[in-house]
Amino acid sequence: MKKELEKNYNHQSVENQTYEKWLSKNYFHAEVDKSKKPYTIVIPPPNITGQLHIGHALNATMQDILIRTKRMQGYNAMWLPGTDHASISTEMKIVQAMAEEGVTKADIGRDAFLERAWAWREEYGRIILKQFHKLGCSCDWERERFTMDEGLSAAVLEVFIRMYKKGYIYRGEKLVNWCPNCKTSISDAEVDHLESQGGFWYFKYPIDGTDEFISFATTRPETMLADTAIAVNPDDEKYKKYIGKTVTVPIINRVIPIIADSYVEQDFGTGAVKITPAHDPNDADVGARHNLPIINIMNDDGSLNENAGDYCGLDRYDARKRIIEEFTKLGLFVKSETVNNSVGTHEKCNTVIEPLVKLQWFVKMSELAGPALDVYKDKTLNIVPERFGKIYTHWLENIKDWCISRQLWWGHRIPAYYCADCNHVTVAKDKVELCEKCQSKNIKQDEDTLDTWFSSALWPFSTLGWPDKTDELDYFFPTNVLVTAHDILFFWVVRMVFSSLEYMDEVPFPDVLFHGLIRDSQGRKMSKSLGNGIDPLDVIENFGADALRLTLISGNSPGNDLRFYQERLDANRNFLNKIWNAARFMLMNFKTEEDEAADISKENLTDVDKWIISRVNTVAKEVLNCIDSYELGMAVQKVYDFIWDEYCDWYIEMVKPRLYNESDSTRRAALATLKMVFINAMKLLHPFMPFITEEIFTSIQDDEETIMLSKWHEFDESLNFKKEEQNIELIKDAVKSIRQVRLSLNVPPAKKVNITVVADNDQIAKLFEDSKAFFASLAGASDVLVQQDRNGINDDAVSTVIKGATLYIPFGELVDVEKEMDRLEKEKERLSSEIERINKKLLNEGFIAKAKESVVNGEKEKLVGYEEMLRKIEGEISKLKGMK
RNA sequence: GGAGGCAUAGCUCAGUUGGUAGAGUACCUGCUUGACGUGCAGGUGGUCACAGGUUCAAGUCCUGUUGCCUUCACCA
Repeated sequence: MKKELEKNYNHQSVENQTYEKWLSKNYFHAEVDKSKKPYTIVIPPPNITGQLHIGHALNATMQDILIRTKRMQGYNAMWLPGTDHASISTEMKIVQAMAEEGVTKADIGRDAFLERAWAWREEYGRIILKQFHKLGCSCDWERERFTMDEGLSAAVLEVFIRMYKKGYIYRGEKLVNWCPNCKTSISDAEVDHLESQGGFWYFKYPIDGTDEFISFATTRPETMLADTAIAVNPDDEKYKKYIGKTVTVPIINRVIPIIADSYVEQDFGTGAVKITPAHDPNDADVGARHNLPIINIMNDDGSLNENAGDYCGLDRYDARKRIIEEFTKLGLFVKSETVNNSVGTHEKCNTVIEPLVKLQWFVKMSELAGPALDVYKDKTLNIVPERFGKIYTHWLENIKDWCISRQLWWGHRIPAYYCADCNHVTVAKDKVELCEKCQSKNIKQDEDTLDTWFSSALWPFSTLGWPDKTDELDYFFPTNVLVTAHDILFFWVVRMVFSSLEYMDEVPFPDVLFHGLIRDSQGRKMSKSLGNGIDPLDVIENFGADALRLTLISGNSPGNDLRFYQERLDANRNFLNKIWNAARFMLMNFKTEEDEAADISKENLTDVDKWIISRVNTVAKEVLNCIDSYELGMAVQKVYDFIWDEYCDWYIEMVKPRLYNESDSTRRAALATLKMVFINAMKLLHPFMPFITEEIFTSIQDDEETIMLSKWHEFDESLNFKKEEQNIELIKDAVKSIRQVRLSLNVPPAKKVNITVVADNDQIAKLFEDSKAFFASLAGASDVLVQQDRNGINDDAVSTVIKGATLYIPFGELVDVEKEMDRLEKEKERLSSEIERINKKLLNEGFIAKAKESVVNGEKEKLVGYEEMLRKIEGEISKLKGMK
């Protein structure tokens, strides 16, 4: 034993010092070592946009639990950390910061902007990684990566070029989601559809060559300027006669056809639809079917362009107002309604998205999606909890091509070069000076960068050196599990899977573990606007990382959201206090060198010792099973209950009389057991609460310098003492039942009583004989007499019946006979109803015939026990009656 | 409209091959018992949302209903 522990556990100093020690000893680092089995996790790289939130803390804690467990089990565990450049989010932050200085991107130019971005990355990248230190994460910091590292950028180029050559990446004019605020295209997955109330305006166009009108409704009147058709359903009787005729769009006097397309629903709106192929995805499809012209009326900032005639230069919403006014003047406005509709909104800046046709780069998804679906179907990819698998398959089955070009500067620049002379596009890794077709030097690189998820899709292998064939890649890939929040299933998880299948020919991880969101005490999402966010660093400061980790993990099952509130932190902090004091208690009792040399293999163990040894052995197995099936909440619950309930409240109390008696021949057996079990309990707890367990472990163990590299307790059949477990459970029942009796008779705790145990047989008599000392102290007895008959017991003794014995307390005249009768009658009633229930079951032929044998036998055994107890209670009652 | 989740003790939640419901917290009663009052002992409290079904047996499986939530798609 190295040192005494302070009276109170000081998490601040312990946590900081311990983490420094782990770092300086390089415990987290894993080298390629073919003699050991690897266990690899790559971290979901947090964005460098700011600080970590409590959700990151949950995510990291789960990974750390897995990594630490496997490391202790002897795997070569490697957790690769890193950060993501988060192109659009980071660029927005920098632009904001610049705006405060009154500078814009255009003012300073691309190179200067990138310089600022790298400086930002340096600053915030550091802060974020430091926060992982605070949490206790055992990441291999030597392997830290960043999505715009040289190596990872090379991987991005490699993939782009390979995909381009294969025809999986193409450039095309397609309708994209355009953010007029960020002035970039964004992918479908980045669009939030927010419900809101909006106008629904009805207008009419005059039908050429008639004096009739055709009316329609729209939520975006300004797009009328880009209309190139009116569509009706081919089966719609009221419009059939108009199909083939034309109408003239007022204001711009464009003549457009009335076409028939089954896309139009007859009973929605007026049954006629304006078709605007340049600004609506459905209309674009209709337009393609009917070869309609595409007229783009919008500028990048959401204002209207020269195609909008008189409205050129107006913002989209101003134009909308003016157009409604104009139509009203012309008598072509019909009516307006208010409707609920969902509006496509950019999730990063909440600006309303404008769909518009742009020349962009896309990844063709049809060929990539198939293999990603197959690996889920054939269970090569296992998703936990299973229900997210449905979301995964549904998305892949309905996937559209992925728009990957972004009109941003911060990110991987698209390696495409355009020839001004022959228009040829050269795609190449290295900077291109000559057009590969016409050798012209009049060539320019694409200004755009790639979607940030393009690089993170490669993360599990690009971080290990791909496209080079490194030893690391060969050894650590594929990783073992991906742990992430379920909101990035589409953005990231799916894309990693198909990228890895394409380039590594295997899944990047066999398991995906999704966790839920952390909510506040009222179940609300944490958000900046509500101000209900919780800063993990504050919690660590006040309660310690261990208490935070425990709070994040306990009482939660995979994939479910979790409420986070003060009371839970308090409860878990109390647990820290509990184990700290258990450790102190233990250390206090080791007094001599001989004490410290005590070892369970050399000592003469009692039933109590074997009981707790057997229990920790079993719990170790159960905990591992839970962890391996990702039931982390259940795993930690088992350790918590074992330590608090079985080890502290029972074992320590049982063993005290032996510890305090220097001449007790089994004192050292108790010490050895106390230590062995506690050390193993600390090991089981270590993945969840790394700091306090390290501090305690190193205080107890002289020959090991850290718990994190100590050997995990694997289940050992030779420590499985089932008989002793049963024995001690029986004694515990006896103690509990005496305590109940004492309390019901208002016997003060300090008052010691004599207890006589009447055992059913020799075995039980011996058990009580052997357990006398601690049974007496737990039951508050001054003396315990064990016998197998009723000799010397007065009829007025208070009795309590357990399975296998009757316990008597000779209170004499102190006891109120009536009250005692009531107590026994109640007990009798309870037993009778139990017996009745079991009898009913056993008389049921179906039960006997169909239930498992073990279940039937269990019930039979219970019945015998209960009947025996009932007989005894009836005997006690009749004696009391005789006294009356 | 499609898909999914949740509904269990006052509150927050566990409960993985179906076999008589658990924890934390709150509340009540005792207790400074030589680790811990951030503690110990004992206790109150649940027809497991509702209605059916399968089964010898259902909180657990199936169907439907209601309420809350999430997500995808659409919304001229």
